[in-house]
Amino acid sequence: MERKTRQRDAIEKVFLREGRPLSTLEVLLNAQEFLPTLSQATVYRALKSLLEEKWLTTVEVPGLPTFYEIDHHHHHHHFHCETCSKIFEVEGCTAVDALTPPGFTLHSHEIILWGICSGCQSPK
Amino acid sequence: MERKTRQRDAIEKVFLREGRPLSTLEVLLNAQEFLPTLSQATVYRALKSLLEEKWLTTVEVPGLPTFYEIDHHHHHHHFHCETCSKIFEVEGCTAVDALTPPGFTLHSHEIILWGICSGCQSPK
DNA sequence: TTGCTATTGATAATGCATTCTCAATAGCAA
DNA sequence: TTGCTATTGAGAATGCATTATCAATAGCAA
Repeated sequence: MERKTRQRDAIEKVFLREGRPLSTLEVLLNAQEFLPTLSQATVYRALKSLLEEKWLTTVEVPGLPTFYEIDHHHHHHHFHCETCSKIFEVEGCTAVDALTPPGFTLHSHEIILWGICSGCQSPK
Repeated sequence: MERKTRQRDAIEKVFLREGRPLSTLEVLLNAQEFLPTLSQATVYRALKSLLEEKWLTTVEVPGLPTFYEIDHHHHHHHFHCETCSKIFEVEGCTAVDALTPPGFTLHSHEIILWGICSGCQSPK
């Protein structure tokens, strides 16, 4: 990324506006509100350089393609809504060290929650 | 699965012998010890019917293809060795309910640990 | 044993996320 | 403004896990 382009601006703006992890398709569709001609290839290229700059990090969720989120250096986990398929960050953590089997060395962990997000709750 | 074949016998034997979640490739390579001509297509077909019979369940780990394990109806989580790439079951669980954001409904969860398994520890 | 047909092995085909290609476009330094 | 060249858009190509195809094989009932 050596030149400032409207495409990359639009993509960064989408992450700042949405404030949650996004898939490549979500990035494309959201950014096309600003720039209707934006192509998927450009999204991939922008995501790649934003990862190299460490402005973004990846979020891997089982069974879904890679998601991307702003790298805010804060330990957290993820919630996957089964209705709208959006990924949300969740605060906090639990004592996972205790789960490590004897003789194993723990480097990192991920906790993924599945359920229904607040926006998708059926009205009572 | 209406007929008992040597192929499916070999595949079931591999799961019973290994006692951990296996990838389709691991199933193939292990079962070929019993039946060298076994093909990958047959592995997929057998896994599919063993899933339908609920003798197996799937294990989804981010960044890896689907793994399969014997369905023993016991809540547990998984450890992925960064050296040998094997998946292991880990016993126990932690209080993940507390992580659920207000207004969200929790249905299920997964905890995935990454690190080095006991077999891959470097010798001291 | 025989005969029917489910199953297999080999390979082509599919579906998908992602990357590559290349001519056209558009930052930006001069 | 002009000119150089990084970037883009569109679509083809790739890599992969998985599924489909189909002739050959092998369970198993009679």
